[in-house]
Amino acid sequence: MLKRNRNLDKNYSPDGIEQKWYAQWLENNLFDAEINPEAKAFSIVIPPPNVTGSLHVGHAFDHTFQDIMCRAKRMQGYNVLWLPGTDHAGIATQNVVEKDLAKKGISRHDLGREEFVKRVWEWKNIYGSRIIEQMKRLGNSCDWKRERFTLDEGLSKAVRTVFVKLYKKGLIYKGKYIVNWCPRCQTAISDLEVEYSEEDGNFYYVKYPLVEQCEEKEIIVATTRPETILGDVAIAVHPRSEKYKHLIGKHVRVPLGGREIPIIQDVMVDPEFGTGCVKITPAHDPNDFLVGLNHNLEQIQIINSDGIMNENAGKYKGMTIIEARKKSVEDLEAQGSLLKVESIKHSVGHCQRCGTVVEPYLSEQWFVKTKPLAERGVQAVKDGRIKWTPEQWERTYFNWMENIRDWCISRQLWWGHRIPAWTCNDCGHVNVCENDPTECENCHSHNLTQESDVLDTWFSSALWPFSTMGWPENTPELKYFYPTSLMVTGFDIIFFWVARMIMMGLEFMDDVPFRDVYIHSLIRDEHGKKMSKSKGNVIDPLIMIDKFGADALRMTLAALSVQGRDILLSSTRIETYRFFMNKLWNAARFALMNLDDEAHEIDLTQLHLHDKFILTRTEEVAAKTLEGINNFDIGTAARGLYDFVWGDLCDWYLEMAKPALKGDEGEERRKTSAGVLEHVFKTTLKILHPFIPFVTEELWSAFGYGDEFIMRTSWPELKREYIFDEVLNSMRVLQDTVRALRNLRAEARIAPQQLLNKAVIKIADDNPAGEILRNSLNQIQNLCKIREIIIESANNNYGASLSSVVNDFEIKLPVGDVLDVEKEIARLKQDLLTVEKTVATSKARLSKKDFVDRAPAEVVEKERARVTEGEAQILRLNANITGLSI
RNA sequence: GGGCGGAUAGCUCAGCGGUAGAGCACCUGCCUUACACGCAGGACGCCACAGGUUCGAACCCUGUUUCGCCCA
Repeated sequence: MLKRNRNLDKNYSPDGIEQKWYAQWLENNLFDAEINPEAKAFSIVIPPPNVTGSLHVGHAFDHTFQDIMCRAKRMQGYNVLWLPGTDHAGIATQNVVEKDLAKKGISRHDLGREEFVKRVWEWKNIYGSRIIEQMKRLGNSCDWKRERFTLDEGLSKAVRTVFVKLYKKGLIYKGKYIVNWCPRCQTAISDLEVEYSEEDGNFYYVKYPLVEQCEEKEIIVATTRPETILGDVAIAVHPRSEKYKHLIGKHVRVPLGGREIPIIQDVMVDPEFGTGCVKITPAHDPNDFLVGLNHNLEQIQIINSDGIMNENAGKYKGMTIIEARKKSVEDLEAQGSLLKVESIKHSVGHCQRCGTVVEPYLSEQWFVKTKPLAERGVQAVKDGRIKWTPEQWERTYFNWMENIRDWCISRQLWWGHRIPAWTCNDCGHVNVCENDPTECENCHSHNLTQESDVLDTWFSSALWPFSTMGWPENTPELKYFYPTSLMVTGFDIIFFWVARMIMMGLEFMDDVPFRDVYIHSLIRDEHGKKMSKSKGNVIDPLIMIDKFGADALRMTLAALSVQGRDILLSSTRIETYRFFMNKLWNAARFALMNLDDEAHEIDLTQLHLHDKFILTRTEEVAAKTLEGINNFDIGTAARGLYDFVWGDLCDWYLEMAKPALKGDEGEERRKTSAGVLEHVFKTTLKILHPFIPFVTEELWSAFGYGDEFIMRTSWPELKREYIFDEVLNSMRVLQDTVRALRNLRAEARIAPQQLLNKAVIKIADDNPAGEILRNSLNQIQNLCKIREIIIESANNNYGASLSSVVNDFEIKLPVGDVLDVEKEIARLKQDLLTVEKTVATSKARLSKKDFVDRAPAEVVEKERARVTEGEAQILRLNANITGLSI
């Protein structure tokens, strides 16, 4: 006996239901990963969201995908670990807290490092859990007991271990290099954290007078940054430049300040660009920096870390870069050194976090030597140890990895993993060690100072797949769940994160961090614009969940997901899937009203066409859903489920099952129909569950299966005995007939609920379609609201009728006086035209020898059938037209 | 400059060698005993352009136009 809930609300409302089930899943520890070497493991580590952030729709998509995978794998018997957590996000978090303090007029320097870090932790403790709560609203089946944070103790230990090992191996080094500097954040940032945009700027053509006697008096240099002239140490020309090669070795005078600098040769100069020569300012330009190193040039720093000109800038000291630029242009012009100014578009780098123009800045920083690590990373993908989906991203990955540059990992921040390096104030030795040292390993002095910089956040997230599982300890988790099965993330962090995890995983675990990488696209607004707070086009997933329910949001995101294309989301689209939840709900409500408390067996001998149809389709869609999930194609899977439920199940099967369920076809049929209905729902709810976990759990319990959670059930096995050959074709005959009849009704403007007396299907006695239709008379009558359907080959007259040809038979709807003869003739003529056209096309095709000879036999046969059928239809249509015209 | 992806119904997108599909919007009827968050019917497409391959191309190839990303 099953306890059915037959009192479902008329409309589905997710309120309360979602919270209820989530609480129960947690209470029953259903998300907990079990380490059981007997069973197969499936693991995903979540891309840790920023601890200051709140859930945006991009997360919702990323998480929905992972949750679908995890739930489906659990149902397939895997021990699943979905490991959640958050990322400390150095710059972003520090910025947020600093902004908050600024409201009270406090700077972090007022507080001092220790106090400031304490405040950030407080902030983290308040807001860090917010996003976790939001993830729960989405339905994420994460193992919350294993939640990690990049700055927690274990992960910090992993960071130190990795740093020390890489340092000892010579893969981490410290040096004075030019880096990308954000004058606002007051820290170095990596190449990846700079975003370039094309902006209007000026090309200033400046005269540099030659010191030596030459043919020409001066050399013209074009620059976008005249203020850096003060830091010029050379002019470089291409060694083979016809225009300049005679000047190599000569000197010019810097137009501001008047220093003498040499003219040097370097192949890096593009003789076609600008005036064909460039000024070299090693302290303020990354290319010039390299040229400077090659030529052993002085590095004159004229701009400070805060973007203010320093004492080397002479009278410009104290000005901002913009002020200095303006003033230097004025001065150049005044002294006649400025030849001309040209407007150009050039790309300007901005800080990813705050948008400030990034300055190339010469400073002491720590770097990871990435080449050796990247080589293994490339190999792992080439070997197939890691598979990318969609595959095209492999190329992007290779391209970056093969041209990788060293990674600047030091950040001049307070929030993060402090670099484990202590400089001895006595002997200058740098001690790099896992535990805080008490004395210098070189001179045993106790006078040590720890490096003040912290590490790039991505340094710790690169370790995420193994640091979260307890590394450097050799834990059972690592043994069982590493390498993880799948990484799901957006293409925007392939370089930042995915590539770096691969490098670190291979280096420290000697194995890849994940076997599959699924790269999904970005979610944009309905007009294809990137969502941003400033544009005001952000779709807040929590508001959507409140409005439509988490299931609707999840189903929308799943169904819209297509590989390799951005997803355009709008709230009306979510509404569509909200309606779907209601449809499913009501279909279930209907089923429950028609099911007994006991489950009935399906008697295979009692099945009608529509029963076989829905059983077959159920098997098909279950297989298709599984295939979609296994191929990471949740879009096809979700759309297939939608069409199945709404179309096959609700529009056709439920309507056709009504007579039997009411008992009109006898008790045996009623029981078998109930059995079919129950089986179909049981299977459908299961295969829908990974996508829409809440409503399926609720309905599962309403059907009375609540002894076991649906999320604990196993994925339906393929039932071959429920797959019937030819049933879809037979069903199509029936559907075509029903549609044609309904169409005639509509043509005659007969109200939908009005019961018609009879319809006639004129069909040859040997036509197998006749048998199909005869067997479903009840259903056709019911679907078309017609009291009697006559199926015959005879040419009986039933009075004025609407008519229509379907495939190779004909239907007639006697309507008597209602018939508008003129209109009906016009309609039939229209049909005639259409048929004649297709017949003509097919005939033309068949008249070509090449087609008949070379196309597959079945295609040719199909074409012939089309002609035969079409011609028969033409005859009938003509006959009917003539009949009406009399 | 190099690479990638897109261009299909008014809108957003599926389809990716055998007679063009969905949702939304639109039009016509309907509160038919699961659902008006619904039902039934309808209209709407030289599948960006030009060549080529093929018996056959929205689909494969080449080029063009155009939009969007990434890298330098």
